[in-house]
Amino acid sequence: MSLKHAILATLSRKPQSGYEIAKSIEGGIGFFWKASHQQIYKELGTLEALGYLVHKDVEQDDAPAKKVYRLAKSGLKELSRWIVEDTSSALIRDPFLIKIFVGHLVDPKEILEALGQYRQKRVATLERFEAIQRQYFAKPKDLPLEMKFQNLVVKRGISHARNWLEWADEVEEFLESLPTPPS
Amino acid sequence: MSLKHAILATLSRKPQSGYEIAKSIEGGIGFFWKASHQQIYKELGTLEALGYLVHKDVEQDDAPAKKVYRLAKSGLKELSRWIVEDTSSALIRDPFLIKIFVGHLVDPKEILEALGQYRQKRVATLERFEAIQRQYFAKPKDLPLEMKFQNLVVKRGISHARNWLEWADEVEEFLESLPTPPS
DNA sequence: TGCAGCATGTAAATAGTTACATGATTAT
DNA sequence: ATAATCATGTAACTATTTACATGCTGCA
Repeated sequence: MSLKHAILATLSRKPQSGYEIAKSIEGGIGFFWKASHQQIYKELGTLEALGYLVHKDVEQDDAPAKKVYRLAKSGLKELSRWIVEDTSSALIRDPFLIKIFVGHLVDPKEILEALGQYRQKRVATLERFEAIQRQYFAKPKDLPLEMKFQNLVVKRGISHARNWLEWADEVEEFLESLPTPPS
Repeated sequence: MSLKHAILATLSRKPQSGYEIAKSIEGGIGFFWKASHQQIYKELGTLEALGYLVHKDVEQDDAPAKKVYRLAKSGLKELSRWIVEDTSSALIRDPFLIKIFVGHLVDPKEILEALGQYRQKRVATLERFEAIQRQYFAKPKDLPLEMKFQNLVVKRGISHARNWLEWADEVEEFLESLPTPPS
């Protein structure tokens, strides 16, 4: 399980509250790791009990108090250990591909509509990543090492999204070439 | 949850036993939907209880008896209904990207090695898909409709794998350009 | 006043993994 | 003999999702 390590990795950049971790996962690295706030709060408790994290209560004027977690030494050690250990396979679960797999069972028009909706989400994701790249990674050669690594992740997100959209174009073309009634 | 529908989709092609479903998922559509045999056996029970499947005991001379499941009418109906309903997002969980995200924490050599191992798996997957395409989808225009849809899925697998490998080349180049000691 | 965003959680249910268990047949 | 492949499962545990619950601040 790597939610632990996703959280440790996020906190290795800067101390954050559970809420902030949830947001930064959702808005950034979320394309390759998803987690709900409930899951994150629970995991933060576990990680603190293991001694990987410590938290501090922070009062705020304009918002409710929050618990800001930071990486303890043993947390950084655990993260480094995990990075070099054998990597388990990526998990992909894409229901849309199951639909395409048996697409002949329904009217092509219906799949075209499903594709359209799905595509919109992907386009939005792509645009978010491109905006991040423009904003933070415009001059890749001048970046500090840490950000060069982060840039590789953003690039993966962009490339993946574009690659998917190209495939979607092909699917769309194919669906449009089919006669309307289902087989 | 779409394991249900992944199984219904697999069985819509031809009746199969749990063991065969597990194998065909592993060797084919497994890149976008993973499931263990334990999970499949349990789910087959559930789906039969729901009336979506029926099974027949089949004796064999050269192997133990098996339970061959086929799609009932209501199962096909459920599958068709699901295809046209709103599609939930793809789930990607890629621990390797977390590692790259915080790659500056360790010696580049170590990540290079992890990348090498990971790449091998992806290359193997790509080759398996390419073999499938050569064998079954060599002449896409002559294929029956059903197989044209399946071909789109195989193409997605190939494209995804190639796209990942291109990115891996870039990562490798970057890692090799770094001085050996960690920052 | 009502809604959106900030902030943290518990509880219940479902999904998925890992470990264990059994037994047949075929090839080395 | 013994390992590999075929074949089906149970049990325990872990991970994840969904529903519920609370309360604060700032803005329209």
